[in-house]
Amino acid sequence: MSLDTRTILIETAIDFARLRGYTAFSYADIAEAVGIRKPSIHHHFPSKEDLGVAIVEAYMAEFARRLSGITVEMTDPLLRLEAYAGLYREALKAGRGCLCGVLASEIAALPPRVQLAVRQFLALHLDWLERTLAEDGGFGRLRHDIVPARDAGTVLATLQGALSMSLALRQPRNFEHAVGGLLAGLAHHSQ
Amino acid sequence: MSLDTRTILIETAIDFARLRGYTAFSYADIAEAVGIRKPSIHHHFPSKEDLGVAIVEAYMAEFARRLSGITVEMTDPLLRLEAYAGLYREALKAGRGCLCGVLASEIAALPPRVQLAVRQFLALHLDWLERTLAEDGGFGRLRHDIVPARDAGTVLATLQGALSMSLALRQPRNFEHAVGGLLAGLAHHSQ
DNA sequence: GTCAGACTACCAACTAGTAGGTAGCTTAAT
DNA sequence: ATTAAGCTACCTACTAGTTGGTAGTCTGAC
Repeated sequence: MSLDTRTILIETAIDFARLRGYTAFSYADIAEAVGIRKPSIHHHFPSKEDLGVAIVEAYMAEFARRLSGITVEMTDPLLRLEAYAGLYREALKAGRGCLCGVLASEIAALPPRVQLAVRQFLALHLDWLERTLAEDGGFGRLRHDIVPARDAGTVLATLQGALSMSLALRQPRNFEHAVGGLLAGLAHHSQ
Repeated sequence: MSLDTRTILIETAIDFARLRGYTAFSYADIAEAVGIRKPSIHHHFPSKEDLGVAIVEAYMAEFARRLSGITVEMTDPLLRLEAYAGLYREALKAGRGCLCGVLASEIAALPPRVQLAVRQFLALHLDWLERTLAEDGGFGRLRHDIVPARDAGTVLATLQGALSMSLALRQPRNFEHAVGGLLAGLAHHSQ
């Protein structure tokens, strides 16, 4: 059963990290929230760096699962992008940032292996977005002058930024504005 | 002359905060970097919250000065936006984040007065952007269907996100991609 | 009887912050 | 001109609390 404890620890740590960042959460925080003693966490994650890597990998795996789900469930690239934006909207409603967005902001303060995991996570986003932007087979839903490798970066940047800004300003409307503008800019007949 | 020390402390703290965030820098870090003893910092800034507020306000004042400069020096709204993006590019080249972007990511972990200062900083950005997007008097350089209040959020989100992502991924090219896409989307005849 | 998973009881290092003191400069009163 | 009070700016030495992390023990399931 203690695989459960491990999972609960990861989920709790993810929640703290999305709210406060890596540096600002402690083993003591998690111990209290989970209802376990602090040293018991070290049994599952010897060092905080281990925990950090574990939460990024777990969050990334879940994210990859959902991205695949989007790809399978819909074929219209614009709908896919809207679904992608929906993942961020979900975070916004929960009052949490995107884990990799939050950690990216403090990348220089992260232990090396956590840094690496964050970069892989971001690369996963860019990869999926690039493929999604490139696959407009027959739909003609996206602007014709789209450059997938270029515009994937714009989509990621806008959504990460919009989530972060909206959370900080406590103005969900801001997020919708940014997303609306972004998708309108990518769609055909946007003008 | 010890106003100098105060200034040096603020500049050093800003640098640390832009690199690591608020939680991850300490009085000890600054003391060592400046060449002063830790308690002496408390002489200038009794609490870390005081220091936090001071660095945000100082950074915000400098930013406001530069935004005014842009408004005075050029009238073409597209050039103004390019100059605005240039401020972020400058940060990217220095390997530093935007102070308010970094702090926004850990907003929940910040002391109340620092939170407030960060929100004011972000509001300053949005305000300037909104006015810039609204003033297309006679130029016709921007798309006609621009909604300043909406698109200001998109510009802020994209640039903050692009800076953060590019720094984390160590790929300056990513920033240029995002900025290029953003400006192309705002300009008239973008299609 | 082994071993995973939890515990109690620690630890060194670091956190922001305090107490109390000193050197040097400025100001004002005599 | 001298003196004294008060200021700024820094110092050493310390505190209480927190950080991540360790050692060794108990317990219950296989």
